[in-house]
Amino acid sequence: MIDRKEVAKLANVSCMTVTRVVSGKGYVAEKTRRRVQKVIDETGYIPNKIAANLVSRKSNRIAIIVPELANPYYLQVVEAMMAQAKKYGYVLSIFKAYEEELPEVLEEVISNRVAGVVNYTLRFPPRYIKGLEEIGARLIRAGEGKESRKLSLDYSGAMREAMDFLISRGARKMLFVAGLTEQFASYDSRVPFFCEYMREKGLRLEAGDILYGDYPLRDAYAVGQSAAEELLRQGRRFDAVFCINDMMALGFMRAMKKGGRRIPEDAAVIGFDNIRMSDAFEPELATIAADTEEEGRLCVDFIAGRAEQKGAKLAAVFYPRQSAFFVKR
Amino acid sequence: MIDRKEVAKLANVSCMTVTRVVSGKGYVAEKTRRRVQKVIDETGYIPNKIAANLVSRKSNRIAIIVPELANPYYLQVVEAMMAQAKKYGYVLSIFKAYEEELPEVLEEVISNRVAGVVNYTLRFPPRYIKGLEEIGARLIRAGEGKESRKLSLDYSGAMREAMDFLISRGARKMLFVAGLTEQFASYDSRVPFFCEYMREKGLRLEAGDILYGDYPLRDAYAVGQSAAEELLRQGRRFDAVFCINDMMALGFMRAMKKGGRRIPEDAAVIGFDNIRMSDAFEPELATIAADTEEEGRLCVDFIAGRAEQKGAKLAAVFYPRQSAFFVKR
DNA sequence: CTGAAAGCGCTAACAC
DNA sequence: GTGTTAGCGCTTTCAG
Repeated sequence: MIDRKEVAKLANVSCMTVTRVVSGKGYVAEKTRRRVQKVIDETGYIPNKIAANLVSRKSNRIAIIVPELANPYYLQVVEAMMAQAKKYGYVLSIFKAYEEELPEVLEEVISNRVAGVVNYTLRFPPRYIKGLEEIGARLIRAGEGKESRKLSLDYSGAMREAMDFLISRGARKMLFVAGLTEQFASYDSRVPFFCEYMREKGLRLEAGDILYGDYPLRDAYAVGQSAAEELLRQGRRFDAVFCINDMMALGFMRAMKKGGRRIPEDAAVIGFDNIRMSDAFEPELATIAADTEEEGRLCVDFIAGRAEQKGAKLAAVFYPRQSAFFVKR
Repeated sequence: MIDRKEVAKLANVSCMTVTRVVSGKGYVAEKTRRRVQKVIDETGYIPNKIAANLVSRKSNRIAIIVPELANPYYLQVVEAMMAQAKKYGYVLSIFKAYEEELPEVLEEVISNRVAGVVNYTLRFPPRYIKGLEEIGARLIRAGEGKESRKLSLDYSGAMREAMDFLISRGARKMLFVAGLTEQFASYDSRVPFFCEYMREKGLRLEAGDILYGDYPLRDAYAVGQSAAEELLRQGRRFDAVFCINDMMALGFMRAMKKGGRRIPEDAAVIGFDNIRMSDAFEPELATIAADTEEEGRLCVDFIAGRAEQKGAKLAAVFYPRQSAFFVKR
């Protein structure tokens, strides 16, 4: 593979001039520039970014870490980030990590001097946060406290809207299929808000109204099915169910229908994420979500240093589709 | 960030010894090894892989290039590859490229000295194939001819099975919604096989029985819907439809149902890819696909040099679900 | 078993 | 405008 030195020789200039032409930075006489560019084009020279990264002590990589890949929501996030990443010349690497996999993934990420990390899985152990800070990586949702406030998702408005809507249609007994382990759930504002709302309306919240599960160890669709099956087995009565993500909601609906229940006549189902195919199902799935495009854009802008350090707030929106139209008998 | 030299100093050894401990290669006295390891653990030293890659002239990255991201099929592929990649310590970078985006993506990939490239989009221009070969990258489906034979998917058996099945249920008029541009379609064996089979059975193939479209410029779901709407508008009669991927088939089914047609009673629909949620729809979507796990495994094994150079053949399988059960009136 | 020397291909900082 | 000099942090090679 031809390198800078050879290009320089062929163009009768020094390495530095080639560098200037390639990077577009610094002064180069127009005719020199053209001569060098010609050699570059003719030889098909492609700069070695590994060397460039070594010197500049950073790379153009953004790591995105997710707990599972079966969920199309993450694809949407990746797509949105990629669109924005292209503008800054960033490249995306995807990692799947949950629990014990996290350390090795973080070591990999640090040892590659990524420019930023967007985290959708568990919070990082402090030592890795420190390592990431040392390499100058920008972190999104990496740790507790300050860090996690960067780009926070506000579900309260949309959840209130959805719950008001359900109540207005006569729903009283509402459940929340968290589906995930308590450890994971503890990083989330949705279950707490749900409880708070129920209390506020004077609606009783009983043991078992919040259903935990082993997502993301098992995939969301399966976890949703299991939750519904369990409820059917117990013969529990309820008017509406929130599921922590759309895939879980879809699994839940499927099991309910297999069990002879009608959605939304017997119970409303509402998911989170607004995955693109939500409206391809029967009934169309009602959901709550922030705009993925916006989220991706904000993430990348923040990593590129083009957003305020403070951390933007993204408000989720309620999409009232068929599955939410509970009918009080 | 602490580097190898410092670790060496703290452990009273040379850089080289630290390298040996880190890499696990070469002889190191057990007590030296332990002493060095202790320093590594205490300092939290994380090697700089960028420097390592520069010297060794390669990286542990695999690039996967797809035409679009809205399709969950690619997520499945990524997931399967990632599972296998982990074993060899590879990291996956995802790129979306179609037409004019391809050159810049390939330059990026080459300049980062990737270990391998798995291609799901258009074939690469020869100059980039050359560049990739120069950096020693292993290519899967990168170019025409030899290269594309590495890991080829054989659809003929499954397609024959599916078409035999449809004919046995009385289907005569079958269409193929290729949905993509002719350029893209020309890399594919499915439309040719479809035509060949029809000819073989003496079934007439008319102009317009193969429906082209602008996928992947528009997403598959939308393209599938458009195709169905167009057919409804034309009032065309048909017994069965193949769609080039499941998302397209889902869009097609949705538009058909909106137009008052019943699937599979009025027409069978069969997709390709076997995306995980195929069975969550109504009717459950019949499909043709190879095992994604297997495909991912083969790709990574090949890049790691653990597979025969020849290129494995993967045979697709027919999954006869509800949407295929056409009923002859 | 361990270390010293010589770069990998590029860029930063300064001279000319 | 252009060139020279030093490395970036690591591995390779060869000498002890």
